[in-house]
Amino acid sequence: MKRHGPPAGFAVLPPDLAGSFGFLLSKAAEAVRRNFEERIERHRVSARHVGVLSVVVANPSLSQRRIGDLLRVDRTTMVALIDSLEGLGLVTRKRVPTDRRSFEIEATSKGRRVLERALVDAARVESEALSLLPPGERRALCRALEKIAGIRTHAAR
Amino acid sequence: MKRHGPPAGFAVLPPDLAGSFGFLLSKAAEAVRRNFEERIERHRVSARHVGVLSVVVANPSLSQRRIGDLLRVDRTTMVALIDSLEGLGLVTRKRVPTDRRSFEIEATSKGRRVLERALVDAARVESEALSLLPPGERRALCRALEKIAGIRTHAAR
DNA sequence: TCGCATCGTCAGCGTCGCTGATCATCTTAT
DNA sequence: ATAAGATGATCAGCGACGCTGACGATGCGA
Repeated sequence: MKRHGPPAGFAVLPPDLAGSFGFLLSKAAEAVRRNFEERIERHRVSARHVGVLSVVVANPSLSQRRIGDLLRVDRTTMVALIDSLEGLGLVTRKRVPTDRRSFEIEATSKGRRVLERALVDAARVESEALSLLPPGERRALCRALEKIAGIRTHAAR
Repeated sequence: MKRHGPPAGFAVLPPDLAGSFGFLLSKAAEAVRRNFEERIERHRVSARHVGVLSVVVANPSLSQRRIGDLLRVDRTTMVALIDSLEGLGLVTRKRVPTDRRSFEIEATSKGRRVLERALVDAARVESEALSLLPPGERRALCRALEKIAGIRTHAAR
């Protein structure tokens, strides 16, 4: 009855791929994100929303542009993102008198409340994921990921 | 001009986020993928294309469904993906006499050639990224990522 | 004042995950 | 054998996202 190669449970990822750091990184990130989003679903926010809230709460009166820079989210994507956050009543756009082009994005008290709860979920998800690593190596891994995420081997234009 | 590098001004990623394993994972994965895609751009293929090629070469006569299962790509997305690979002359769809519903996806010689070259680029990108990790921890990290991602490898025993 | 950069916005393109439907085909229970 | 159910590929369509290019409004240096 064997028709198309091994059954799904005996997945035959070629070693190139199964051992591919990039592939693993991407699938692991996806898994963690899904896990997180499952837990914060009840707050009606996405992982991205939480990221913005986190930046905004920790650093009030940033413009959309700055937030996007920090999170590496495109400026045009930030528009809709802040729109939805505003629509959810989690942040507000405030006109800046000294620079009437930009807004100051501020978290509402509801926004801060949601963030607080989401961070609890985040901590749980992350500790679950990190528990799969030897305890002594967790810090080193995070440092390495920071560097990797920051590397620009080609001309930063 | 200087659009990257250290955070501009005083605004900084809050510790919640900067230390967030999920955030780091996702940004690191993105960085590695971009890096890889920059290098294989000249082959006119994407990272995804290379993933499919890798699976297909290592395991001929898989159906689209099986390939998608291995790579965690949705079945409906696989259609366009194989379409483009076929359009590039890198794989072929072959009708299966024993099951006329599905195709056997096979790499062409051109497909194998492109994969071979792409794997060289992949190795370079990955070793660059991994070089940021203590050598002794690289294996542990990859195994942990496998677990986090929920990936099964047959070589795991 | 003029020229240029910056901020937010919008339209539009391409990719991707996902739902749901369809058609052809295979399998299984009766 | 046949009907009922699964399965593979495909398509239409939705929403999210990255990104380009254009725009108006505004700030700022020469």
